[in-house]
Amino acid sequence: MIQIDYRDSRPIYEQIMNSFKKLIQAGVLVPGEKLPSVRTIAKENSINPNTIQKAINELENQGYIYSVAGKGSFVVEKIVNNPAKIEELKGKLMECSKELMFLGVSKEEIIGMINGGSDND
Amino acid sequence: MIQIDYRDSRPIYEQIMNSFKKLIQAGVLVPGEKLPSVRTIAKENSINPNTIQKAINELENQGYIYSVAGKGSFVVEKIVNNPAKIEELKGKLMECSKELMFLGVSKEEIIGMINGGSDND
Amino acid sequence: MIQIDYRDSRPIYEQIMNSFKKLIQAGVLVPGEKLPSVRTIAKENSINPNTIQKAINELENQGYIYSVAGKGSFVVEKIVNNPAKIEELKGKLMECSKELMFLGVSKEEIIGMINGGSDND
Amino acid sequence: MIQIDYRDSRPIYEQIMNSFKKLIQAGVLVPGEKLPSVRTIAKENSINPNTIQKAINELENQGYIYSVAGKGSFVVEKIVNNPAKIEELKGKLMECSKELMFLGVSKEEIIGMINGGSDND
DNA sequence: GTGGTCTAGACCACC
DNA sequence: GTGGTCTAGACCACG
Repeated sequence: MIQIDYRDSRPIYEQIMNSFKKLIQAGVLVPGEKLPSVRTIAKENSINPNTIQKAINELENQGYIYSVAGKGSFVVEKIVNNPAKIEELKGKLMECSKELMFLGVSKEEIIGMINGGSDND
Repeated sequence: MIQIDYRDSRPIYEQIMNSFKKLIQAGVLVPGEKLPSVRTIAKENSINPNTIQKAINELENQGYIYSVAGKGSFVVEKIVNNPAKIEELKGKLMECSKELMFLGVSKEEIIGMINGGSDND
Repeated sequence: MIQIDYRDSRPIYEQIMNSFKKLIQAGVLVPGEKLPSVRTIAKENSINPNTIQKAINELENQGYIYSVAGKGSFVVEKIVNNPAKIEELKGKLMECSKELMFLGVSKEEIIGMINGGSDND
Repeated sequence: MIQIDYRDSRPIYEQIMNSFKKLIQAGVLVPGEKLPSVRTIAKENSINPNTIQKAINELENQGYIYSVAGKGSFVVEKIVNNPAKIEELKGKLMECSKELMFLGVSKEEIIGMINGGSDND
C-alpha cells in the first residue's frame, strides 16, 4: 500500500505522508474511510510507530485526515480550502515548468502532460 | 545579484545555486560569460567562500556551468541534456498540478499560468 | 438534545458534559429539573452508557447537577460557588484575550463581544 | 525561564510551547532574537530533547518562530495574520466569559480584567 | 486496540 | 555546534 525508498533523501515520514495524500487524491481512500492503525502501518512496513505517527500528525495538520484518539484516523469529508497552500503550490509548479522549458521541454509537451494527467511518478 | 534569505529552511548553498540558475535561465548570464569569482561572491554577500564553492560545484555537476582551473567558471554554451533531471522535474510538476486540481484549481487555470508565465520570481 | 462530533478530538464524555452545561446555562434545563436517564441518553445517541455515566459524574463533581440513587440526576437549585474553577476560567479568559490582542484584535472589539454576547453556540 | 508542571494534564511540549508564546507576547523575546538551542532547553529543564523539538516545531507551525537547521530558532519579525485562529480564540473567549457569568462573575468584572490586563496565571 | 505523549540514545547535513 | 530525523521501547486515556 505504501512505497518507501530508504535511498530517497526525503524523510520517511514525508514519503509516508505523500503516499497517503496520493491515495486520497486518487480516490483509493474515500472520504470517511478509516486508515490502517499507526501500529499496523508500522509493522507492515517495518518502520517505527513514532515515524508513522509523525506522518499521521502532518496529514491531520494539513487537513487531509482527522484522528480520534482510541478510534483511529479517517479521511476528511471535504478538503478545507487553503489559499496560502494553493499559492505555494502554484509557485512550485511555475518553477518546475520554467526549468523544464529551459532544459528543452516544449510548452506544448508540458500542457499535454497536465491535460493527459498520466501518472509520471 | 544574489538573494539570500537566512530564514529560509533551505541551505545557503542551494539558494545561491538557484539564484545563478535563474540568472542563466533568464539570460542575464549569457552562454560563455564568466561568473564572478568565488571570493568576490563571498565578499559581496558576506558568505563563507566554502559555501559559494559548494554552490559552484553543484552548478557544474548539473551542467549549467563549467570551471577552468585558474581562470574561473563560465556559463555553458548549451545545457547538456539530462534526462534523469527532466524526468524528476516532470514528476514534481505533475505532483503539484494534481494536488492543485485536487484543491479545486481548474486545469484551465494551471495551463493558463504555464502559457502566460512570464513572471520571473 | 445533545450534539456529538466524533471527529472532534475531545473525548465523547466531555462533549456530552458540555452539552448539558450549555443547556443548563441557557435555561433549557431549569433548576430542579430531572435529566433523562443514563440509559435513555445512551440509547438516543447510540453511545455507551458508561460514557454517559462518566459525563454525569463529572457534572455532579463540578456542581451543576446532583444525583439521587434510584431516582435520577437533577439540576441544582443554585450553582455552588467554586472559587478554584472561577480562577481557572479567569486564567483561560485572560490568556485568550492576551493572545487575541497580540494577534491584532483591539481591546474594544473583545469587550464588545463580551457585552453583546447573546449568541449561544 | 520556563515553567513545567508535571502534574498538569497538558502535555509537556504544550507547556513549553505556551511558555515561549508568552515570552514572545510579553516582549521578553524580541523579534529576531535567537531562542536557546533545543539541547540547552532540554538540559536546563531535564527534559528529553525530542520533547523540546516537538514544542519548537509547533511554534514554527503556528508562525511564532522560524528555525534554520544548523543555526537555531528565531522569533519572527511579525506574526502572520491567521483569521481562522482568531475565530477559534474568539470562540474560546466567549465560552469562558459565558461560563464565568453563569457562575456569578459580573460582566463588569470580566471587562475590568481585560481592561486592566493584570497577569492572572 | 487506538492515538498521543515521552524518554534515551543515535545519526545526519549544515555552518 | 545547530536543527532534523529515526529507532526502540514505554505509559496513558479513551471506548
